[in-house]
Amino acid sequence: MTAPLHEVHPAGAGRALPDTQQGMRRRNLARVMHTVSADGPLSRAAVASRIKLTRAAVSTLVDELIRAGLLEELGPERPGRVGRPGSALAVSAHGPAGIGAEVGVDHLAVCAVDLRGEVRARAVRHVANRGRAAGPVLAELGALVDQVVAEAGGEGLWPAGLAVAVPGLVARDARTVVRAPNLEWRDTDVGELLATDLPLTVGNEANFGALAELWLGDGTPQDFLHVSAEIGIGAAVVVDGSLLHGTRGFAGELGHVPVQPEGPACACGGRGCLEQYAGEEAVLRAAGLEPGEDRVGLLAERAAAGDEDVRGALRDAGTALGIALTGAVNLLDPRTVVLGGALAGLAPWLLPSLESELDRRTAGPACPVSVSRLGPEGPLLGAAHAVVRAVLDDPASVAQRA
Amino acid sequence: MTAPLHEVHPAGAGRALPDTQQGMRRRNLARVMHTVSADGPLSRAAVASRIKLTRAAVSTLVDELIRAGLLEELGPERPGRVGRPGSALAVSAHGPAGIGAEVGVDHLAVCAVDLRGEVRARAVRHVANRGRAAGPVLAELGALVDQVVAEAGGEGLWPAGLAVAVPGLVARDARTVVRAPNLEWRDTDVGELLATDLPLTVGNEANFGALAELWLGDGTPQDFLHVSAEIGIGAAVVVDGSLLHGTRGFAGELGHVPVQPEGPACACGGRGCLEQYAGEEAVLRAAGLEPGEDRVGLLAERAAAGDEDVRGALRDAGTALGIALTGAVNLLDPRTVVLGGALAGLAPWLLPSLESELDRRTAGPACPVSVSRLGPEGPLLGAAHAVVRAVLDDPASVAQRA
DNA sequence: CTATTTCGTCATGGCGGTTTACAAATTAGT
DNA sequence: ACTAATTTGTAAACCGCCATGACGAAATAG
Repeated sequence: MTAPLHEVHPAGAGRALPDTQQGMRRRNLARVMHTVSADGPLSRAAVASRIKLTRAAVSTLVDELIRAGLLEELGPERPGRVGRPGSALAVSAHGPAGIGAEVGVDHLAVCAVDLRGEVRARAVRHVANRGRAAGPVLAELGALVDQVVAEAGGEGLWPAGLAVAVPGLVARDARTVVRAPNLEWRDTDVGELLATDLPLTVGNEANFGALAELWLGDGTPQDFLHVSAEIGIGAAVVVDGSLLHGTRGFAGELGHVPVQPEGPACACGGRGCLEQYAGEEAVLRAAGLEPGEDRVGLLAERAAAGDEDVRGALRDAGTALGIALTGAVNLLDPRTVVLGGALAGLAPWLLPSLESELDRRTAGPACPVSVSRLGPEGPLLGAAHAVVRAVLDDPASVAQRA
Repeated sequence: MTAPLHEVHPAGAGRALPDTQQGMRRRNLARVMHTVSADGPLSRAAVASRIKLTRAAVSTLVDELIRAGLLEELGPERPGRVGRPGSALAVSAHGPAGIGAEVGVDHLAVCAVDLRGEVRARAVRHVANRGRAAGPVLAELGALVDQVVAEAGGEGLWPAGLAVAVPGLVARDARTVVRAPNLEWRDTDVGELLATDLPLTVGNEANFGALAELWLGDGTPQDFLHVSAEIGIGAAVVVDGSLLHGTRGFAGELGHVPVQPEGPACACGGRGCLEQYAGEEAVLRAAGLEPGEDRVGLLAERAAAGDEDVRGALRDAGTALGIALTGAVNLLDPRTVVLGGALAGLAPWLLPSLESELDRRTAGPACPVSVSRLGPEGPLLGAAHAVVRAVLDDPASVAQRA
């Protein structure tokens, strides 16, 4: 669990394990967990046929997982077909839980998700964190974590790990925040300040949002582009079910893709970056609004009310997004593009111009654009689920601590 | 070997194999092959320590590989250190060979590469293939393949597979060419027309070029962008040592990334695509040259001679490339960008403006741009090596046929 | 010339999945 | 009802694969 949780390939099932018999065993434990988790209650025989092992082998694997509290025997299946009915197995609802946490600009949130994916405990607190020192913020977050862990404990759950979503760039060690402009954090060691003995992973909010979309989205494919605008405009690239990080961990900087090569200067040093057209600041200016709290909500409100200035601003932002996404889609050929985060709420006014731009610039069938239904819940759920996936990916690692 | 050869992850070593003891064995055979192949002659003990198996286990693996003709015992190592000297093992130079083939607009080429990576036989024939029916072209290529296979056979090599590089879009089945504009092929089933009983893979020329860069390049990292201009402008995206294909296999269409959103109309339906500025046709027009044979050579010649029109055209093309690559680099955060194919020859006049554009638009240190030293040899070598990698990735699959 | 180090191999053992066999629990057919 | 067929789960024997430990072989160090 020292490796970044969200780097674990979902179907990978601990692919990093050594090619020894023990590694094989661990991978097969993971395969059983994944199968049961994905395809609902299943008999041992059903699992065996799916993962191409014998019933006998699966029996021993299942025994081990039940003893570890990761699987539960639900009792005999309702007999519908001929033959002896199997004994239904399900992922345990009273075993380990994934704790997800989120540090937002104006709130803190924590939740506990069991292995079945159900949210079993949660806590939210509205706090103005902008510019506040990291120490107190994380101390407060730690208290919330303790509270949620205690609440989950009341239901027989114990924490398998903690994943924290942060609106900023996170180093590859998944512990320190390199830069979080909206919080005004720089090189903050979250692991140190957040006094916890749980296995910890820190990740970018948008990335966790994309993972939530991947894992919880309705029919979300294994290859897509998840676009969100929390700090700047970020695109999480999901390839074959796993996040693309880039060499320095900076992949997905859609905000600085050139849209107009000689457009207005950008803080990044370039000119005409997407952020100059579709960034929050630019859109507010174009709409004639002042910066302030919850400006995204305000935009949505005004647009819904029919404010033509706002609608025009969002239309132009959609066009710019369409141009930048044309480039990205040409380069990556994803199955879909998903609008998440703040963009989800503004989608009704962004989509028309965005899609028409993408359409008109694409030769064949254009890449479909959809809107995340998770909305602002994405990052928090993604974080908690990242812990859950890590357990599914290597059940043996937590079995000892059960 | 039915799966596309170039999709095999180099470090993957048959990761798709089942998690059974046999699969484990096969993966470990692959690990031994990869280790010996990568790190020169090695003793059994050295291999064992690198792949974290015991000497005894490695001994049995090596025995099996030697019996299959995939490894060779070179005899005792020169004793320099204390202790009994090991017996040097090397990848066999008389076992299986990878056959690479290339269908160019004006030539056919075939080569045989042994497991050590040495080219052991080759044949080139200059033919005007543009507009010629696929049947005769592939019949001629088949004859060249037979010739090279025979020549390699004289040195004790036998063909493990055939990979064909084609200047066009290849379907995901790696057998049929969807569209090859310069050859005027459409939906051509290469496997059917190229009468061969060798395991066959067909792939895009630029992709094989990128793989050659990955495998043979001098210090090429595992994450890079390989830009080439054969048909249009393509960018092969290499992530973590493997090619990114995209859902439909169309990833890497750098040529249609928008550079000037309202620039000249492009055949793809968009406006101001990179190809309108840095495509062969556009550059020739800007340079005041007529289309014709070997226009790239002509451009290089004129530029070297100091022709200011040509130099200016290439400078502008470099600028456009820089803008498009800024977007790509922001999105993918690769370690480097490599210019290959035709672009390599023009690099001296493209690079300055390309790099300055990339530099000026990037906040931190810009992504370094290098030039492929393989040049036009890339695709052919990449194809042959793809077969070799497939053998290294699953030695057991060819061991039976030895 | 002996002690030490390292290499390759052999015999033994443990571990993990397979094979085979069998009892249990259901449906289908008479 | 009662039997035949089917499917499930488990136990025992087996096989394959790697680890362990011991050994002889071949070099260096003193």
